[in-house]
This record gives sequence, C-alpha cells and structure tokens, in this order.
Amino acid sequence: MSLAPADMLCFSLYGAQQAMQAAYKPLLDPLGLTYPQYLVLSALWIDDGQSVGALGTTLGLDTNTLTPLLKRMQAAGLVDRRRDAVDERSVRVTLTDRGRALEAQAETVRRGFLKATGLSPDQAAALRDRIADLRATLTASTTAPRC
Amino acid sequence: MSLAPADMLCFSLYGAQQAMQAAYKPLLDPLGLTYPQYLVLSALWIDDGQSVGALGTTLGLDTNTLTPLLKRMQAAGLVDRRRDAVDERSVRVTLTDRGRALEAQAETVRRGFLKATGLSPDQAAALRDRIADLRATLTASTTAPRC
DNA sequence: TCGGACTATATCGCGCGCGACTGAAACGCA
DNA sequence: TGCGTTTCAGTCGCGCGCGATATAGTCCGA
Repeated sequence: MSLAPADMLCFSLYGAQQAMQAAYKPLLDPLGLTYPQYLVLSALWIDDGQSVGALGTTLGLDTNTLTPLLKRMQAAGLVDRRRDAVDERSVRVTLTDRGRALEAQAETVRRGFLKATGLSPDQAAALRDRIADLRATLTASTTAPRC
Repeated sequence: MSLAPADMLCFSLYGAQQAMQAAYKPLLDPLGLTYPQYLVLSALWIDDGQSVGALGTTLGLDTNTLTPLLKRMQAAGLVDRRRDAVDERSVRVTLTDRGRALEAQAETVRRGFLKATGLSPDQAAALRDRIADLRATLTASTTAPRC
C-alpha cells in the first residue's frame, strides 16, 4: 500500500536538488562559493545594492538565513552591508570589486552546469518552467489553504 | 550578460524543493515528523530491518546525516537500532509499533501533497520521471566527470 | 507631538546535508 | 594464523533553512 521513495514526486525533487548542488560544487569550489552564495551574487549582478528583504523576496529566503549568509560573504570580501541613510531600518547589500569580478566566471559555471544536465538549452528552459509552475502551485496552496 | 535566479533551471529546482517541504509541513507536523524522517519511514514500510547503509543508498544520504537522524527517530520511539548479530559492523533499523502504525496515515499525507501540486496522478508521475532523469544525469556527470 | 502599530533586520535554537576523519569488525591472502 | 585491506557506522565541524522571538526605526492617527 505504501510507495517507495523512488516512486514519489517529492523524492525526485529532493534528490535532484541535492544532485544539482553536488554538480555545482566542482564549479563553485574554485571560486570559494557555496550554492546559496552564488545565488546571492547572481541576484546582485542583475541589480546591485538591493536590501536584505529584496534579496529575500528574490531568493525565497528570510533574514534568519540571509543575515548570517551575507555576513559570511562580507567576511569573504564579496559584498558590503550598509544601513540605508534614508531608512535606517533597511540594509543595502552591494558588491565589492571582488564580488563584481566573479561575474566574469559565471558564464563558465553556467555552461558547466548545463553540460552536466545533459539537456539542450531549450529542454532546460522547458523543464525549468514546469518546475517553476510546480513551485508556484505548491507555494499558493501552502500560503492560502482555504477556498 | 548574467541570468536572474528566476531564469535558472537550478533555482527552480532549489525553490521547488523548499516549496515541497513547506507543503509537507502541515501534513507531517501533526504526526511529529520532519520530511527526511517521513522518507525513512517510507523506506522502512516497504522493507523493514534495513541496514543504515542500505537506507543511505535508497535515500541518497550518508551515515553522517543518517546516524543522528535515526537517533532522533529512535528517541521519538519510531524505530529501533540494533547491531546485526551476524555482522557486528552493520546496524539494523526496524520499525517500532508506533512507527508501523503511522503507515495508516501515509495515504492521507500522499493525497494532501498531490492535491497541493495541482497535478493529476499521471502528470505527477510524468514530471517525477523527468526530474528523476535529470537527477540521474547530474549524478552520473558528477561522479564520473572524465570521458 | 506622542504613543501604538507596522516594518526591516537581527538573533537563537534545532534539524538537516556533507566533507573529513575515527574506530571497530570482517575479509583475504601470504 | 596473522596482518594489511576493506567495509560499516559513528563523530565533528560548518553552512544552510526556518520557526520563534527581539530590537530598532518609521509611520500614522488622536
């Protein structure tokens, strides 16, 4: 009557995410980055100087995860954290020269990961959209279980 | 030149896995289980008395994760851990009555999660297979990067 | 303008994952 | 038989995620 982990949608997701991070490891280790740190940089390369909260919205993380993570990145010399002069509540996260310079390596990382997936760019985009849809549905059903 | 997290396949996976665990939370909290603990039980419901290593192969986890996890489950009265009488190196993990009894709730959990995905069983199975393929490819490319 | 509500970030505790290492038991071969 | 090798589990350290809580800054209405 029970289902084996391997037959569950949830487990495929769980395992694929771990395999994804494992695949990134050899690509990111030379840069001294963890995967979540790479995500933060990716967000800042698009839009530097975001607040902690804005980063959290982009990445789906709360400050309890982001604050220590950003402090480690600051200690590594990748970003600066400074209180906003206008609104002292918010903290602006900006790239250092070192953080900005890593963008030059990003293309190599992306190509390496795409190669590891064995997918064409179109296939990868299609699967990405399917999974993103699943995420959206799950999030919606969790945050608003009524109706 | 850079890609936003939302446009990356890896990020959709990362976010979907978090949304998946969040969707499971209201289903598993009443049972006093975390998601990895639910996976362990699922594996034991199929095949009770597995060794720690066998569980690790099934779930893609090593003993550094499993041993503390299983100890917590033992403390919660869900499983027993006993050295194999024949081979004293391996540890057999067996369900307690309490752990076995939870299988009765599993169907409710499964239905609740499927509903949260908004997918039909066929759609869920199809997506599961696609994601499992991705996982297999990623794992293969990571463990054997030569050739 | 003053006080309460709201907002943004930070802190704490705990459960994973995982790399690196340790130690004990079983195996295999000289 | 004895010793090196292999196998299995456990331990340690650290970086996430996240629920719960704290604190400081801002806003808004009486």
